Amino acid sequence: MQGSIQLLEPRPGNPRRIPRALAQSSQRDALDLLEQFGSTVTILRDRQIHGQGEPAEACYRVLSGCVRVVKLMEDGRRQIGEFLLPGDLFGFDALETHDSAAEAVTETVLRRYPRRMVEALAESHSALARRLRELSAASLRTTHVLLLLLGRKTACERIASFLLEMADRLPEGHGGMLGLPMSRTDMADHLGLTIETVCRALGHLRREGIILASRAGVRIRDRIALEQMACETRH
Amino acid sequence: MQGSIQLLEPRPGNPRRIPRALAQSSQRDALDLLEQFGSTVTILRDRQIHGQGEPAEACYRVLSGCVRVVKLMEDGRRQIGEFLLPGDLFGFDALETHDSAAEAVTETVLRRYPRRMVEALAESHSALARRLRELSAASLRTTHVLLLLLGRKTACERIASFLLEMADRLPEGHGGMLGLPMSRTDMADHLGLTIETVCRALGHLRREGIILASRAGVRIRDRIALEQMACETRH
DNA sequence: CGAGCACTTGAAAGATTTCAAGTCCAGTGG
DNA sequence: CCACTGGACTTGAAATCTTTCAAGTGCTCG
Repeated sequence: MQGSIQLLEPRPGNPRRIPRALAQSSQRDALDLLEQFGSTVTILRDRQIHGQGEPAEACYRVLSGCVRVVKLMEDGRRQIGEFLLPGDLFGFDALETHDSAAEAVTETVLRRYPRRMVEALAESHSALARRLRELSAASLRTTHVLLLLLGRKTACERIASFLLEMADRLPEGHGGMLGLPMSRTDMADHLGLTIETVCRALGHLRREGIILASRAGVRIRDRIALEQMACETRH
Repeated sequence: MQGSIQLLEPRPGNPRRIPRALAQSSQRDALDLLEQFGSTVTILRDRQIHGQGEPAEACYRVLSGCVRVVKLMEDGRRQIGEFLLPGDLFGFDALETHDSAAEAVTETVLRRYPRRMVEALAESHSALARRLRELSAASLRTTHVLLLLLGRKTACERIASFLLEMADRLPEGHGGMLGLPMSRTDMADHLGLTIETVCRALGHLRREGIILASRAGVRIRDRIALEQMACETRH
């Protein structure tokens, strides 16, 4: 319970940061063990990485681009469980099958690790096994935050929360501009809204002077106001 | 990847059953290792087991009763992440702190395991470590099902899904009667609805002849119709 | 320059919530 | 034993929020 745990702590200067599936490490990381078994693959925009219900054959680390984790209903309704950005890991907490599909939001480069190998290494390296449990726990934690958002927040609060999350996870461009890699439709399907409601909430925040939004991206002008709007839970 | 995994497979005759935090085992289970370090505690109705943000000092198995896992917002809005029933485990996927509170819905008897001990044993017993990862993965899976429910389902679909889940997890009384341990308010806070909407949806299903509902509990009269109503995802 | 797609915006419709009464028990006390 | 009280649950009506339906607008790519 030392060492890598601190990677899960909030970064200084990024107080809101939610522990992610996991970012890159500066120190020895049990996950480095996997590196030699990894292969690099590139996925074109909107292509599937793995399907819902498919046998889980690999785990991945995002090197560049953006991935969405998607659950589909028969009638086409869609829930995006999360967006994965460079440094994020996914597929490590699969059971025999993936319970959601994963698709490239933009052209994405992944490091791919055979699950069989991950399991085998975890069997003999307890540090890796622990690391994997930490990953799942962190993932569960962010999912619980999303539950609260979907179950109890208003459209505007959802958008505000989402923008703050992205501001923490995305590198900011010139002038604090955030280039959101996903479409409004993707945002809607992540936040449990329709695309029109996403636009209107964004429009509302823009008219309030809290953000600057254009197709190119979003710039947060008043972070305090955005945080109040987001109504984040204490702790 | 053998043995305990099959515990996570659907039970025959219970095709809808979602792999739970994990039910009791008939065969050797790595979790048995913990048993000697467990202590039994009783929690009165509505008493807290642990608070949101508290250091995670123990993990638990529900022996009897019902527990709710709760996240609170400053203004009192509440999201119940899940209900835990006899056989279910919780707290095993905590990081340093619990990200939600846990409270007894009814008087509940728990088996309590010091987390320090769990971690120590996992370090030396890879089977236990793997088992813990399976627990987290199963938990993540059920949470993703809830995300889809909260993000994309209508009130009636949510209630139908919830009743089917409870029918699978709760022992049925005489005549297939389900005694729901939680209040309408708890159901509402789990399903992202208000208490009135829960009542109305229940009333709707009753008028359709799909269920029989009273304060005492619910009886499913037309499971097929309820399943159609629930609109469960494929896979 | 034109087509197509993503995004925006408006207006009407619909679902859920809010506010306001009730109803129904279970437990209490007369 | 029975009326009474409080809490949980129901139900109705109005208010609200979000969605749906319908046009636009404005890039970006041929």
